[in-house]
Amino acid sequence: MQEVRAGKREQILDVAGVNVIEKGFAATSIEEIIVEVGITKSGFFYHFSDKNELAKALLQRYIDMEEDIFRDIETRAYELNDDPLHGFLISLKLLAELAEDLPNGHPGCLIASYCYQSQLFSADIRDLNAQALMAWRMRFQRQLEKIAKTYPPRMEVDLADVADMLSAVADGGIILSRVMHDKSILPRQVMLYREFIKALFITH
Amino acid sequence: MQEVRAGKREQILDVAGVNVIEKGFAATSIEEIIVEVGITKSGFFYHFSDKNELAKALLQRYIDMEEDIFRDIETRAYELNDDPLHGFLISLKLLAELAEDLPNGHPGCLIASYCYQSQLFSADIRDLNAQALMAWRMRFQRQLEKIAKTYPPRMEVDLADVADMLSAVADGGIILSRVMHDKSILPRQVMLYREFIKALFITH
DNA sequence: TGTACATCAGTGAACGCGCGTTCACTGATGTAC
DNA sequence: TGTACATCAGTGAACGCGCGTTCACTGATGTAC
Repeated sequence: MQEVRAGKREQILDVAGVNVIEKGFAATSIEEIIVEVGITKSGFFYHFSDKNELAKALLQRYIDMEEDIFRDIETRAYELNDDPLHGFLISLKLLAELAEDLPNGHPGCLIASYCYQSQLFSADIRDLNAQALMAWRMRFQRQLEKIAKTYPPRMEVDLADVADMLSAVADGGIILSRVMHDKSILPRQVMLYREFIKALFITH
Repeated sequence: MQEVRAGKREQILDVAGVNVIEKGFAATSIEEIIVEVGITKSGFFYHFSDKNELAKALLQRYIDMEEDIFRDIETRAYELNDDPLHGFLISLKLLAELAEDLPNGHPGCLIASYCYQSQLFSADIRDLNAQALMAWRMRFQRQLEKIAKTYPPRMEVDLADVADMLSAVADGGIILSRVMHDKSILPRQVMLYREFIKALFITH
């Protein structure tokens, strides 16, 4: 029963990813990863020079995956409606649906996980983490500013803050979902943020 | 230079608290705690039967402290204005100011930290965590329902979700502040949530 | 087409260190009579 | 007031286990000529 589907390196990242989200990085031992992957310890060190390299590769892959998801959602949303506001509202609906469809709720955000273990990691990993959040802010802020040109905001707010709020509500929503064992919380929080966006830009 | 200010048990919790928020529970060794406190390892085990007991005591103390803070803020706010809406808005302002005044930003939320290391802890600790979040939901929801009696909501939202959103924005805001090294993010997020509450209940 | 060498993807055994935990013991203070 | 005992808040030494890391080695596949 050989695993042919993916290279061992990718399998290591898969197994490590699940375990890091569940127990944290320090408590995820190389030993248990290699047992699950079906490889020896030396095999692990062939792929990663040390444990810190695993942490970095794990985070980089996570950031790339999230980037793909957001780009995909954005593309699909603006295909459905090219008005900046309604495109963004569709994005949020798609995001909420995505969060809902995940079998047992969103597994977790690696950035949040690393945040509470940051002193374990080298400076370049912490930088990577900060850059990822900055990229999300830019992505959302760009869309919000396009909206604001057509729909003047009905409250005095900083659009960078409004952009950050989506990251905050998502990260916070994941935590609430996980801790309270209720996978519906995350999508509901995203939809509530959507209500806020509507209230911010739409006259009624 | 004897530390007389607090009992050794309390000192252990202080030191452990800081380290757990920075590095996570698994990576916080008993060894480094006792060195900082100035005690032997056996001294540690006099106060806590094992490391899991430390985790539990740490979380219980954190929950009690947060409870004190919220009760204090609520009391002060409704003394200033006994209207439910304006009392709540003052609460949020006080909360934002509190977050702002912390020297290097809010150190972190232990509930969020434990969330991403939950498989390390016994079931009773995970329950404690879930109960704490449920208590916050109840606290905020109670206030929101009182507001809704006088100020009918201007959007169709579930007030439990609106209550949860404060926890989510706070936990998410702490993460953003920590990762991006910008302590102003958390208070700004709280103030943005406050704008949402105004938009939800006030006619303009 | 055959041979020589290089690279890839690992194996197997050993290492030293630090971790959480245990256990017998101790000096200072508190309490009963 | 003196004595006996109990409790409190630890000490000191030892334990075994599992961790991350190293190093010499290997069989299979790829490439040059």
